[in-house]
Amino acid sequence: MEKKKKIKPQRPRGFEDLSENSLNELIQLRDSIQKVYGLYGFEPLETGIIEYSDVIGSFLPDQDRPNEGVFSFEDDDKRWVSLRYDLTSGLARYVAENFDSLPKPYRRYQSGWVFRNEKQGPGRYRQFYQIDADTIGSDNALSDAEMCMMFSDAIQNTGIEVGNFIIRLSNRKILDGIIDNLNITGNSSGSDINLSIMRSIDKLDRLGLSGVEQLLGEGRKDESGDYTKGAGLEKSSITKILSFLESGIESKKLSRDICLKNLSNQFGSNIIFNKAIEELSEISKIIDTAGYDEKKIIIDPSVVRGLGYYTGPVYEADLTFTMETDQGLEKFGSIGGGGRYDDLVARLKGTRVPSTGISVGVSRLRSALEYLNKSSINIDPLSVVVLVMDKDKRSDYYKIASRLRNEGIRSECYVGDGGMKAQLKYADKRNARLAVIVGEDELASNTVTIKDLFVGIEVSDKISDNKEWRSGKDSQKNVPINDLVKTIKSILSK
RNA sequence: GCAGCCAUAGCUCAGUUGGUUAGAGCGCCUGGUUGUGGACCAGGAGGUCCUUAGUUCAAAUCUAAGUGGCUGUACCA
Repeated sequence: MEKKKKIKPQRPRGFEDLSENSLNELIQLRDSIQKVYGLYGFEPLETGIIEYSDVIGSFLPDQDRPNEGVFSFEDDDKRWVSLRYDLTSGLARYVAENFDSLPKPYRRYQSGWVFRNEKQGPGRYRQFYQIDADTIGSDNALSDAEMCMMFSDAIQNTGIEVGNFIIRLSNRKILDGIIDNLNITGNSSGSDINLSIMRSIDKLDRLGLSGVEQLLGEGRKDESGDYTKGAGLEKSSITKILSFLESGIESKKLSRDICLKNLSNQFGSNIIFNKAIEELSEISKIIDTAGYDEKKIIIDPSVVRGLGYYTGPVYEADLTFTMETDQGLEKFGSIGGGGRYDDLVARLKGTRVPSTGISVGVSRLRSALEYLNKSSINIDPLSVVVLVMDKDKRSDYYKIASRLRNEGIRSECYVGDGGMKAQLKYADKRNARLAVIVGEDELASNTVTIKDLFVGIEVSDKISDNKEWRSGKDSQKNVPINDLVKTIKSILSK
């Protein structure tokens, strides 16, 4: 035979195949979160996975093409379209387009795949699943407070217990105020400096205080010897920011009230800063009244979060327990977050539409639940495979399976062409509990044989002698055909 | 993007200072059993040693470039 060159079956890097178990886990996790959002009165929404690049803001006007981090192509009308990089961009488009007919505030939840053309890593893919909830068109603290509390409820509903997670609440204006107070003068424009300060601070978790100190100053060399240029701040400014971060670390043990008072005493001379404290106090008051204490929601001023469009309160949800890995104990870290974005819809609508929302990344949450052994799947495993013993009687075997299905038992009739051995092997691989065998013997005596494949697995460990193995014919029962359903039900209920 | 490490069977890996026909375990297939998966026994299939170029009498082994992977770091609207 001619040797043909095979095409190597290879999935694009950064993309993931989900098979039975992980897909069921994903669906269940999504449902448990969305159930909470629905309970709060949020309504579901689906938007397409492709949007016009300029509409969702991935188009670079000065370069005549979309941002490189976004998967994009030119449509046949020469207009650029992109795979969505988050769910918020489509929401903003939807709201701006249907503004007049929507209830205000408009509260919706949405889940789906989003795409980013970036480097992949372990647990970090170029296609990943997000679950969002947003409130569009509300300016007041209740909508922010609601996000935090709903977030907490949703995480709890996935099976993660209080104490194993924490919602950290802060406000972008805190840092804006502090940086404003530093009176930074330098070569770069103010917003550039702000950005690199924020980015440095965002890395506190990973690099620690000393790492942040280096990034705020000259720069930092990493393990591989690569060098990151710093923000180039003066020493006095760095000291102030570091002392602020230290107070943030301490604040994790404090009540929200005391934390806000401390912050106010330490830095409270700036208008922007005071506005931040005011907003947080109001949110905290609502959360207090609703009965969510510091075991669920704390104030942590070091939360910076999504450096882009956030304008006010920001939230981040962390898993607080550690996991044993090859590198020792490691934290699970952030599983989602969000915040207030008052300017996003305005870009498309013209008028200001204040909004706030949260987003949960599912893959980390999934591995966390797996680690906690909470990922039990509520979907029934396959129960029965009806073997095809006589190929001319396929329709009769199919009828048996269909009878069992009518009783609510997950059952299938073998649809392949293999012999009995192959069929049992198939049933085994499918993790089926039972095989139903109706061959010549059974037909003659008007019976069925029901084989419990799980019992066979248990028994197999103890047998090493071939004769015993064959003589055993273990784990199967021969019952009258009329008792088929009854017998199967009683085995499955054990 | 930048930097470091790595690439041998489906998977995990071994492979001597460069030297015949490249190995192991697991998995897969077949038989032992015309009607029995999973234990056990026997046998079998499966490889462009990532790709290309170079050094050499000789390359899985040495060199260079490319590709892919891992780790760190940057970017992530």
